Amino acid sequence: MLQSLNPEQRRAVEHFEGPCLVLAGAGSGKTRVLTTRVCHLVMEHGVPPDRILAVTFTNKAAQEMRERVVSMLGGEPKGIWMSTFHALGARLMRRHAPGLGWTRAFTIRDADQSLREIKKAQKSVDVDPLQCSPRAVRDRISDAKNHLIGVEEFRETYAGRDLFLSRVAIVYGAYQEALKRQDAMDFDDLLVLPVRLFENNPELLSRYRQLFSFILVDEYQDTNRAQFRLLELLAADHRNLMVVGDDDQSIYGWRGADIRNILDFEKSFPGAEVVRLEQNYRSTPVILGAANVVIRQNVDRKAKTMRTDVVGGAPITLVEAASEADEGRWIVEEIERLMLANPEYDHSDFAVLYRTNAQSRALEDRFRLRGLPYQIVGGVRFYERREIQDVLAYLRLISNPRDMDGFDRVVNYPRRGIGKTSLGRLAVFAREAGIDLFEAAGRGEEVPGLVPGARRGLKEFAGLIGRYRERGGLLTAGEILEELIEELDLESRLRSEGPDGRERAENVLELIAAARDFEAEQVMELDEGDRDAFTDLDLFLQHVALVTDLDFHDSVADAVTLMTLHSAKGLEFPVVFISGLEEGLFPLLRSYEEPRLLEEERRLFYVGITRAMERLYMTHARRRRRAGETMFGRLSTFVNVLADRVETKSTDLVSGSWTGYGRRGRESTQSQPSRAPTDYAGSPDDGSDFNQDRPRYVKGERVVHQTFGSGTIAEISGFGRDLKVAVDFDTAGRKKLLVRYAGLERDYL
DNA sequence: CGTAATACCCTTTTT
DNA sequence: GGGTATTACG
Repeated sequence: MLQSLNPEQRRAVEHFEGPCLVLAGAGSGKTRVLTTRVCHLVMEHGVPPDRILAVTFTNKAAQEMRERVVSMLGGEPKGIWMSTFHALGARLMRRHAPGLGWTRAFTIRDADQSLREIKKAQKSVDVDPLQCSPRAVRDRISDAKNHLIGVEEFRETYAGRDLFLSRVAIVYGAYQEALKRQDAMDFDDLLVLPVRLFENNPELLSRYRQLFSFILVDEYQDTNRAQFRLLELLAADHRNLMVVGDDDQSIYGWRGADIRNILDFEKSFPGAEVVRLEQNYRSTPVILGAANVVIRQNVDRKAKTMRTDVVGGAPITLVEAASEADEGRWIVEEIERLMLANPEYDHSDFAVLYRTNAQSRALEDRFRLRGLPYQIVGGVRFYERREIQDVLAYLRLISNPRDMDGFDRVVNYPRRGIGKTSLGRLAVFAREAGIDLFEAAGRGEEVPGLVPGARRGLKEFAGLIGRYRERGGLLTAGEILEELIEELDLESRLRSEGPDGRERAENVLELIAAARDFEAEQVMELDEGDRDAFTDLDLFLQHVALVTDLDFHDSVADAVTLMTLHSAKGLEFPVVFISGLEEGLFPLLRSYEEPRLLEEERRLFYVGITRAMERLYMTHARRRRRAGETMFGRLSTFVNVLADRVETKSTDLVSGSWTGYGRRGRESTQSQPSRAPTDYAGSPDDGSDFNQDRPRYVKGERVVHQTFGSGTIAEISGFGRDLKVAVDFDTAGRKKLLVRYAGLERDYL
């Protein structure tokens, strides 16, 4: 088992008790270390598998770990807890939710559903969605939860101090009550509630401390406050906690991940053994050298330098394209060229990475045009599609009668003649009778003022859901879905909606197939009594809520992978293209506001570079359409430090063939930044276009307004045409302005 | 109540 | 530019 490990890896694997921090650089074989250690604990130390808890961030990582452990042990380690943080939280709550005011069959809400709930909550407490964007409110609440700040604490902290945040506090309270009332939890609750559970229940906590005698955590650099606290609680006694991570790959700060968790691990767990894995088994020295040079620019990190024994390697190519279409075309043709020249390459050996999902469209067009097989990971997720959400809303409502989000979504889908007015009347009736909407719908004939059509529609709807609910425990999720879609005649309804509808119908069929394939054991090992607590449907819905598009990525499919840099973490490809390397796009405009953000962007770049095993390409487009506008960007400053390590090419077309091959990097890359946007052929200079590379306004900057006078920029939101700033004016207070109209000028005083 | 026109958001990344 | 949410009419 230990044979093929290097001395450091071996030290990590052989670590037995006490805290241990494994600083595992990119491509250093950390998954191998984790899985081997699990096996080592079981085989060499005789630790029962069910006393081991291994946590990851993605289902895919958990699955991969499980598979590797199974193959190493030659069988399924019975009872081992191996899952994502969220699935762990869900599993704990499936056992203990009643202690906190939910039932064991609670519903899990995704971010979209949360947003709708926030909107309703804002309406109920009269917070204007135009003044407080529901999205911003949701993100703020999510942030609070990830920092374990409850409603009370939030309110006390911000009441009377900050107008926006004190309003958020009000919404937060209403939102949380609404969730509880509906027996629903959002993603963050899956982390927060287990912490609350253990904090309030020392006896239960000590039982779990014994159960989880050994805890292993993957991607530790991405843990947030709540996750840290959960680990701290569970590991406090025995301290048998091994965390594996790489501070240089911390790219989820925006989601509350706290890089300090890994940087300060030795302080949190004194006496921790520290193992550094600096041997890279993935990339050529050319690629690794570039990665090292890039990440060295960051200040806030644990210094380390990755080494490799691999020799040689193709040079890194930097490509300048005229537009995003040009960029896509060049990438597609280069892939074809490489595949011709290197028969050992398969489509699955290539990945095209980008900063934002929106960039995938232009690339996709080019791939389709040339008939090059590809798979896009991320973007509009399967389970977020409208038709899928509609059908799932039915299932949620059948599973959980209190799920009002599902109710609202499908009460009039398909059309039952129930509009806003009827729903309003129903709500009034329900409130006065002290019953919920669903029950009120069943008593439609008693609701005053309803038109006969609506009355009939409501009865019909209530009857339909009621019938399935009665049989809920007897049917599988797949059976319910099939019958339901048949009964509602959904498939042909969708098909009659035209070409889009046909695709929707196909998606619905795919959902049925997924439900039929589903086995409850995928979600969790069912304990005694669970059979009565949950239906197959309940667990299918949990599965659907926690699965992501990333989990569908097929690394062996005969197709090029297109994905965001974030999604690419943890993967590797022989050939990698990092596209869209323009100032303002990567690094993203907003990150100029704070060095911390810029460093995170650079880590993201580092993650991208280190995905590549053999060949690495970086591309940028001089002109790119973003949100309906043409933006002009110059080469990303991230590439500057690589100037003498890359070969520069240009895609400029001269009589049908590419030119510019082999131009040496230095002078051409460095001359880029000085070029003015208007140099580019065909760029209209009417002021309607934006240079995306430089923030025109920066947080904290002083500006002057015609009527409001001088002030300081407090916030920046939107971009391009919709760029908005919030300015704290010295005399006029805070104003939110559309930059386009505001006529702000810099205040030089 | 349903459809069509319109307004408005968005583009950072995800469990 | 594209998609959704809101409003305007039939």
